Amino acid sequence: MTVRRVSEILRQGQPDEAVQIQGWVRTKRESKGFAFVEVNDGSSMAGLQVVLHQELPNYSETLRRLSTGASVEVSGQLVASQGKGQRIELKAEAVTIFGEADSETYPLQKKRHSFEFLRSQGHLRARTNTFGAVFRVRNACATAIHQFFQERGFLWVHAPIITASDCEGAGEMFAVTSLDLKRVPLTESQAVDYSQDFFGRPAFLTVSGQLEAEIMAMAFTNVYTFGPTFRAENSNTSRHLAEFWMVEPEMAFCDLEGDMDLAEAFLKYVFSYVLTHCAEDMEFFNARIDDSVLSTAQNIIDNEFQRITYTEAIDLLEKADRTFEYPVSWGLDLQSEHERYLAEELFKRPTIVTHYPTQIKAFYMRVDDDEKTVRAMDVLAPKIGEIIGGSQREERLDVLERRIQQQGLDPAVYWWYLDLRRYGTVPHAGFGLGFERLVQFMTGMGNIRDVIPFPRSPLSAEF
RNA sequence: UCCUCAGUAGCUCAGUGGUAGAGCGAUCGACUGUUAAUCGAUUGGUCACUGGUUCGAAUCCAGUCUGGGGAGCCA
Repeated sequence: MTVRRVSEILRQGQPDEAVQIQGWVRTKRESKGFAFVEVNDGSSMAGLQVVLHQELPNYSETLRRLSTGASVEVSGQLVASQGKGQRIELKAEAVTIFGEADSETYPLQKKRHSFEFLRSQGHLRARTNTFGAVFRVRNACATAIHQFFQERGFLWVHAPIITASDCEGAGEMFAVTSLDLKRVPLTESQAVDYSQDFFGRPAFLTVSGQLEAEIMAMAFTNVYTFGPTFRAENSNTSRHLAEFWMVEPEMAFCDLEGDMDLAEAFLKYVFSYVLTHCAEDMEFFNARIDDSVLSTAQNIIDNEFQRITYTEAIDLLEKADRTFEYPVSWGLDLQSEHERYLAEELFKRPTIVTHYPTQIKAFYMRVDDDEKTVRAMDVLAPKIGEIIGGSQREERLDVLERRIQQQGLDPAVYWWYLDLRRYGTVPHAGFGLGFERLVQFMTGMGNIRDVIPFPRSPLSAEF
């Protein structure tokens, strides 16, 4: 007999069908002469209710071993459920226990656990309702992202994980080395002699695949990266990870408007996909985690994003009928409280802020004609803050060289990046999206460590 | 890195100087349809660590470690 997935049986199973399932016991409820065991195989939020009657061979022995967490294979016949709460259930005829889970020591109990505790049980937390839903939604988000770009003819680019250039200076990088840290070779001037290291030069884990994506966009027109990135910042917040996944589309022959249009269409697509493919999980988040999750998702799908310039944002913040902890003034970057005020309180929907002051943005952003601002855009999401950051890129060689020098960077390091402007340059634009922040936004989960299977953060790399 | 709160039973917490507590879980028992099952009983402790104050410290003080929330940095 073929083993069937629980989700499929719950959807399509009919009474009198003989079926076999495999999974893990979530709960067991015993009565005199029979017992109910809920078996979950991760395919859906709901498990299949298995009914064991005392006529079953080794009934009491089997029942004793079937505690929460045990792995099991059950075959039997589907029957219409007499009880409320499920359409069908499985009347067990044969039960095989692969592995018991000692109920005295199994960490997951038949009760709610705090997310803090479950983080310490990273090897088991995927077996809980919440994390099951999170990782199914995460998977659906990833699928939707690929589908969105593939439908539009974007090429998926595999950006390197190891890089030799600190390209955009986006924070601290993790060093990659094969040198013996106990006996690091030194040059005559007592600096580390990287010529003896694996790559013959300093190497790091990537902080962004954007510059590599630009290379590929200059050949394939529309591309995107989707992969892990790393930041060695000592950030201890609910929105930062040392290892996280990033999505970075890059489009040749595209300006800031086209970039914004893509970002908006992208978010609408992903939210719509997840609502239809993970309806049960999304209902769960709405009921148990954040009761605004469904309405927020619908809001994003149905309404146009608010678009304002940085200058307009400053004006609105100065007029705001409330006081901010940090000053609001043209030329200063927006603080978290400012971003949240705009997206959460004022507009109550995703808000795109554009044309930031030149001096607070990266060197590769296209300088506007008045030189005061650049063609940058941030998509601010309620509760999460900046979820997307993007820009039209500077395609003019002379301007780019000047900007690199102004920011105290060495143009020689960027020789290949400058070559792209030297040979066949085109206006182009792209953005970066923090994948975990998208999943956070989607699910309402408060801490980013709870939307990635194995979170990496300062002092934390267990599992 | 800064601010702030916390660390007591397997989990969630109460306990503000004088014999260590509750709920849940787990275990055992009862129950012929449960679904956070219900009812009864039982079980459960290096009070984060180190040092100090005191006749006496979970409680007061100092330091350290770990975690939560917020901020900065950013995605």
